[in-house]
Amino acid sequence: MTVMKDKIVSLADKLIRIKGFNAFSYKDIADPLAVKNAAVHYHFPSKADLGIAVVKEEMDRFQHNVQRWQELPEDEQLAHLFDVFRRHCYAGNVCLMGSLAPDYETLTPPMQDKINDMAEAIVEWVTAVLENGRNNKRFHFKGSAGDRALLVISNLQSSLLLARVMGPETFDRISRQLLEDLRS
Amino acid sequence: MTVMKDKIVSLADKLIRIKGFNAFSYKDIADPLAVKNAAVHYHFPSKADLGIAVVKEEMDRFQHNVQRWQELPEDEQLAHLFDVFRRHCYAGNVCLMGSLAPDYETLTPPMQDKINDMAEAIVEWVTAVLENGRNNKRFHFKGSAGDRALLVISNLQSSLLLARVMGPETFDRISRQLLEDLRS
DNA sequence: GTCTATATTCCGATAGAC
DNA sequence: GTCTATCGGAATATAGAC
Repeated sequence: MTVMKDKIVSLADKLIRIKGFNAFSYKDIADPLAVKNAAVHYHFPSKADLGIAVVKEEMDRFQHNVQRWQELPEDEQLAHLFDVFRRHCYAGNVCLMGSLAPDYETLTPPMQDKINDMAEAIVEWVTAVLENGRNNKRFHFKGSAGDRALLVISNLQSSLLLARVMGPETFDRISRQLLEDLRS
Repeated sequence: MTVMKDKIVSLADKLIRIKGFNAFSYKDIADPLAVKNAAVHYHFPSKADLGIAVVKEEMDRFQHNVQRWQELPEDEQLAHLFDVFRRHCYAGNVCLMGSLAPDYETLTPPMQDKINDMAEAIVEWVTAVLENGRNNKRFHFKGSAGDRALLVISNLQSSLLLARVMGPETFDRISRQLLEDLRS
């Protein structure tokens, strides 16, 4: 991945989180990077190509993070994930899934597939962390780890959306209560 | 509200939930109603006017519903709200907040204000229902009713987003576990 | 209230020179 | 790899006839 390609993907990531996939344009990428839109098209011929690259980079980041965390106790692993979301919140971002899911029906099938992969990866990881954490008495919750993982993920996702409308303290209130629920 | 105005608002509501506010056009409204886009502009000069009308109608529907439910036990009131979301889920819709929150930064200030009002109304109602329901021993939960309301709302919202990507059974898994948590 | 017609702007995308 | 230039299309919005 060249430097310019990486800059484009990073900026596109930011734009998707701030304005949404259908609301940003090649011009929004080209202008800040001081190039013409044709240069962006050279690296990513279609907008869907760019969208897929953004999701792919997010998944790489995620896999890299969970690998770094894998020796920690499960509650600390989950706390690290919350912290990633908290930083997004205070940067004014929503999460990639929270931005792309509403636009899902307008996206190309290859991009939809990548989003499916991302959802599956996150659910799988949170499920395993909750399952192992319960076995280690670090988490306490009722029901299956899979269902609980869906609840946790949906709260993380929506807390960023609500925070955009109601202010960032909304995120803190939700995440604090959520972690407390799992602790006892 | 004339018949045509009402048809336009209903269709716009559906389009916002399916494609998102920035992805639908006046043509998407005009064609199915067999009129020209100028006719739509006559009723709603700008797209923001139309967006505000959609949010206003949703708030009216909500206020009308909660009024119908107000004599019921609190757990049944909340179950009715879940049912509204469940029907949206199986119609392929996301909720209005879930669609508009990611686009928030691209919207006009008057439309942002209306979305703020909608968020406040829902949070206020769910908070009161949870508070009263706990007093009546129909709900059991830790923490403040306000924080718990945020968790409930965020789960309802995100479960529709996740359902779009992962299938409608995702909604059922989340809502079932959520109601069970509140019951015991 | 709805129409035709059009103004204006912007978008994604491509061709071809450098 | 980036540029200039442009194509084709679609979007929001308005003017004026009916």
